Amino acid sequence: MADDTLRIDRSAKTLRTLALERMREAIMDFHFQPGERLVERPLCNQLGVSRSVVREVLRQLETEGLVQMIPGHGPAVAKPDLGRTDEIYELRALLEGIAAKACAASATDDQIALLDATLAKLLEAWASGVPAEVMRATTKFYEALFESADKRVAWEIVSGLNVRINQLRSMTIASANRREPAIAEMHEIMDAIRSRKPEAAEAAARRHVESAWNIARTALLVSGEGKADLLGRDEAHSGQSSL
Amino acid sequence: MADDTLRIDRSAKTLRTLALERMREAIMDFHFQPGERLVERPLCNQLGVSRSVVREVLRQLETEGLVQMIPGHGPAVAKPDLGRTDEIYELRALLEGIAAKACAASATDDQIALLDATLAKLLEAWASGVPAEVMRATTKFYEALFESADKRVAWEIVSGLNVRINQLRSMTIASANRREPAIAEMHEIMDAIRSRKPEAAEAAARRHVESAWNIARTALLVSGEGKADLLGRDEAHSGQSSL
DNA sequence: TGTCATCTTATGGTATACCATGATATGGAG
DNA sequence: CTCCATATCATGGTATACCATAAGATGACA
Repeated sequence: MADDTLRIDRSAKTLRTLALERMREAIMDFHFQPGERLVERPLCNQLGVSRSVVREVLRQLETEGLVQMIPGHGPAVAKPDLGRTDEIYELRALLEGIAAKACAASATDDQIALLDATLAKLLEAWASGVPAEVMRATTKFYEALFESADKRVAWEIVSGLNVRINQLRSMTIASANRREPAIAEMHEIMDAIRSRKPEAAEAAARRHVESAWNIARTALLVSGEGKADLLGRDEAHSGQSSL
Repeated sequence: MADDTLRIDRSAKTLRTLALERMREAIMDFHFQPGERLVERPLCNQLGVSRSVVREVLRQLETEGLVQMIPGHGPAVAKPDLGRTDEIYELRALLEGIAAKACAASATDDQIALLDATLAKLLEAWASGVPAEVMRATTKFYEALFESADKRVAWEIVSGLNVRINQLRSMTIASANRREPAIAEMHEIMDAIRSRKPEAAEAAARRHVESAWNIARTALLVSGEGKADLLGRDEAHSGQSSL
């Protein structure tokens, strides 16, 4: 009976889902600049879908925090939450801390092996030097960490926080001399988990977030003094930004 | 036919916003049962708005976690996250703890006065004995607490968690003998904040969540053994559920 | 020439109509 | 009574049409 060979792909993604993923990715990869207007009708053309679909997608991205509705002007790519970065990093430290702790306390050997594998991929990504790859691999690693810790809700929250500081994260990853310390910090976390030391794992995870936080802070200072960019420019925006 | 009980008057904000708020409230107040199907076109009639509006509202409620899309069946009121309640209460304890701590450490006298006022309202609500009132007043109190602690993001997260255990919360509030302990716990939190003892405030806040958690756990056990309700029944659902 | 009123246009918001598909219910044939 | 064909319904997806408003362009008058 169980012959799946000709079973139809039941998970047929709806057009809206595809459009949603595409848009989310486009925003997170900065194909749209923060602050850039997202005019509905042009978006229909760019995505090749109808306005209804675009509008529903925009509503979802809005509640996800990736898109802001400017009253009287419609949707725009959300600008980063500069006033809340401290709190966001604090929460990340807290949550990633408890995940690492729980993981060290209760992960199975299989789960630890999986974590090792994703960590290896993360190292490869660092070696490649492509920031977007590093970010993706980092996300994968943490996803596995939270999964092993059985903290799915916490993972959803952390993911939500990360979209709000997406720019900061990519800046910290691209920052000079971040590579060696980051790798060392990740190894500390894994070592503590492997040797089943919950407290040490929690501390290591918090340290990792805190060091990223420090980088982000100095990055903010620099861009704050210098060109005062980051807040999204109002000048000529990239317009059609082909998807 | 025309069930005008939740028809909205289009005057101030956008129609979609009004419909969203109305629906959110209706779900949280159990005018729709968990698991109940939310068929689009009937909803249009009940709300008195077009399908576009309903669909966009449903998308938003979906990403907020109040509505689940059942593949091939469309939207339904989300059932509570019974498998995740432990994690949710754990996170609430963590977050309300840090808010209370920060509040005790840095709240101004004005803010403390405001907290006292909301606490007084909460006591009134308990005196009234109306669970929905108690819930509302509790929410107000915590909102003020997080605001005074300058933890807006954390508050958003806690609010999000609360919608996922909305039923549990109303059960714990309605539970017998909850009133006196709850009031005592809240006073402990406020006393610690007033006397500027961050650690004590954090501990008190955590204790409060944990005792609610215990009530919720026993409530779950009872309903689990007993009628096995709570998960939302598939039998005759209330249909038009006059709002 | 400068200011103000008006017109136009772009945009968002809302309402419907339509189609294809998949799920469910119904009712008749065997 | 069972099983299958059909009808019905709900949904996802699309396309339009209409209206209100805000921004920008135009033009008249002081």
